[in-house]
Amino acid sequence: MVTIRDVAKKSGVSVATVSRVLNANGYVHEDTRKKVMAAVAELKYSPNEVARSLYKKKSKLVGLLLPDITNPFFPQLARGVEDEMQKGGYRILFGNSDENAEKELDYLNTFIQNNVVGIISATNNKAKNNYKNLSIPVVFLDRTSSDYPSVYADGKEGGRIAAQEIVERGSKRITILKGPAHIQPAQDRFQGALEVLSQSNIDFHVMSTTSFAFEDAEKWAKELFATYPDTDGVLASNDIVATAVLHEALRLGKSIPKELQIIGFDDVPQSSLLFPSLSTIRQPAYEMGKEAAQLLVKIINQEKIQQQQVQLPVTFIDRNTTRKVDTNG
Amino acid sequence: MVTIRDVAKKSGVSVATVSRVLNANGYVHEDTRKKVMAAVAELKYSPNEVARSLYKKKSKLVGLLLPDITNPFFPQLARGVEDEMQKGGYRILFGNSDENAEKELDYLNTFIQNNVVGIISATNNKAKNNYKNLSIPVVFLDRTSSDYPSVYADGKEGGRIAAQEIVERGSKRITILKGPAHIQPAQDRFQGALEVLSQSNIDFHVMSTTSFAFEDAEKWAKELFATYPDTDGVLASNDIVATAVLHEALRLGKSIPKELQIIGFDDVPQSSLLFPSLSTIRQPAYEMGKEAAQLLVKIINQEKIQQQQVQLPVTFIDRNTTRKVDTNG
DNA sequence: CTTAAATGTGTAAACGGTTACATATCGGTT
DNA sequence: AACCGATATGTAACCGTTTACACATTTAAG
Repeated sequence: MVTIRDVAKKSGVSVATVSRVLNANGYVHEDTRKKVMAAVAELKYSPNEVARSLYKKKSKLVGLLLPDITNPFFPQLARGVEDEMQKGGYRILFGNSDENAEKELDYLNTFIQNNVVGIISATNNKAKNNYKNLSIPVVFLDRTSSDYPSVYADGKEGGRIAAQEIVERGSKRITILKGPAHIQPAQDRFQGALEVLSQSNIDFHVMSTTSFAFEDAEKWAKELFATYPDTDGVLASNDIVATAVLHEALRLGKSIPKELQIIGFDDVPQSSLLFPSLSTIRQPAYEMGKEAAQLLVKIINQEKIQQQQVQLPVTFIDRNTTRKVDTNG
Repeated sequence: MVTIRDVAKKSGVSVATVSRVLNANGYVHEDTRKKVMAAVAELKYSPNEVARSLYKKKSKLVGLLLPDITNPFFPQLARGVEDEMQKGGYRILFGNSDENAEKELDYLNTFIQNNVVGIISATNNKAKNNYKNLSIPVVFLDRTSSDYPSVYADGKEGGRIAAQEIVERGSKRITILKGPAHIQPAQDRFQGALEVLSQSNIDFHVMSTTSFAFEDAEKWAKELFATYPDTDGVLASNDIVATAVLHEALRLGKSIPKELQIIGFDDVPQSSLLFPSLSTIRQPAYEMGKEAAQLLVKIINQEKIQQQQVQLPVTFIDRNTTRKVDTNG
């Protein structure tokens, strides 16, 4: 391993001077700068970030904690974070929490131990006090929070839009699939839908679900049609659940969207590939990741931030599990 | 920040002794061990990995380089790697290369600068000499290599199986979609299929494609049916491309699998959710990730390894874009 | 021409751990 | 009682950087 000392020796200056040219810090004569750069090139020297990090008590690393990269909503988020962080020269220390408080804490610890400059967390459990005594900035992603910086989509509004659209398109007996109680965004969606539906004169049911795994979703889909066979509209808690409902409905020979309309949530990439393609409420996952990264970088750089909370808009994606709206009213 | 010195002071011993109890190293009296542990608990001390890493010239970090986490094949791989690494106490430094040699080199550099103990790379460009002078172990994932440890699925065999199955099920005019030339696994699949088809007396065409992006795939799908309208069997280079072909075929009103059979590659999670669900050659992505992680850990620990190359088997997943095989021969 | 400020460079002390080496005590064997 | 290995602990060097401080030289101002 070639160190700063080797460079110093080769260029005939002290390590301090080498350090100064590398960091464009303090005074250094142009001639010596050139000599040093030449030595750097010749020796293919690149500074040891670990040593740097130790002295400065700051690395160029940020921690990214996601519930599960295998859930198709998260790769987009992660990519947004990564692309943006890369620009600022930051690297990603990555972990999956499985929404498990212990795992989460474990990761948080190792993030700290590795001197990360900041953390982006998209986890949703109540173990908020895991974050209480952190000395470094955290931004929450896909998760509302009034006391921390956070970036999220307008879930409640999404729920409202979904309900409005499905009603407008003629569903009369709607079932809302309420997502897991501990996942805040799922609750927001539910509240939005509830708000609209309860103010209408439409019959509706609420079914609670406890995970976002496809295998579980298949069971609830079956249960849904067993319990409420005359449902003609489903507001699903996300696209995975919507997909399971779609499958079960097709299996039962229901005609979609004629007899049954379905609206998902997220607009995961595969939703447009389903048949019929899934109407859904789109969250701009990639942009959310980018926003979170930008916000964190600003905080790290101690820039003034106007808004600690960044709420991104949500849009209805009108595909083929909903009917075309009757423009004659 | 509480350091080892604080713990030493609180427990009335030297830092060396504290270090010894923390690492269960050398002799330490049971009574002092208890005193130290008490101080550790009271101060909530946890050692600074950066300092440790600097002295030992070894961190608990491994670098993971993927082409693009947004491609649905990779989250599974990543999760396999992460789960396995987590067990050994290793953390993941993560990057997307976009198959771009410059980005790849950039990440490799920062991995090194951060003292990672090993690297897992799933990239496919020819910039192999990026890895030539690395002083730390690398294992390649989803990529064959005779000179480096690597974990991959048997792509050639997969190509053979796909060709055999589609022929056995009665396709007579087959089009092979050959994946990007620089992606080795795609070429292996192609070679396997080619081998079987050229030994048969079946008509077939080969169409070259240059990426795995869905938007591009849609174009090739259109081109495919424009150029070879009487194709009755498609061997796609992966599930994304197969999905695009499936979509285009449905749009053209083709009956699947009656008029047209399609076989994909990878068995990405969404493939079972398509309609009709996609027959495909399954690569055990999660297991591949785990295997790669296990192999890397063994190399790090200097354990004897029997096989530098780990080839995992590939299986045909018989869904609904292929006909049922005629058991009467 | 004198002097202060600006420029240029080196020495050594941090950063927070680990460990080689030195030293001291303990327990068991002859 | 003398001796030796095992046990127990402390001191200080080291890992590769950055930077405070000291010092020397150049430049600009009066």
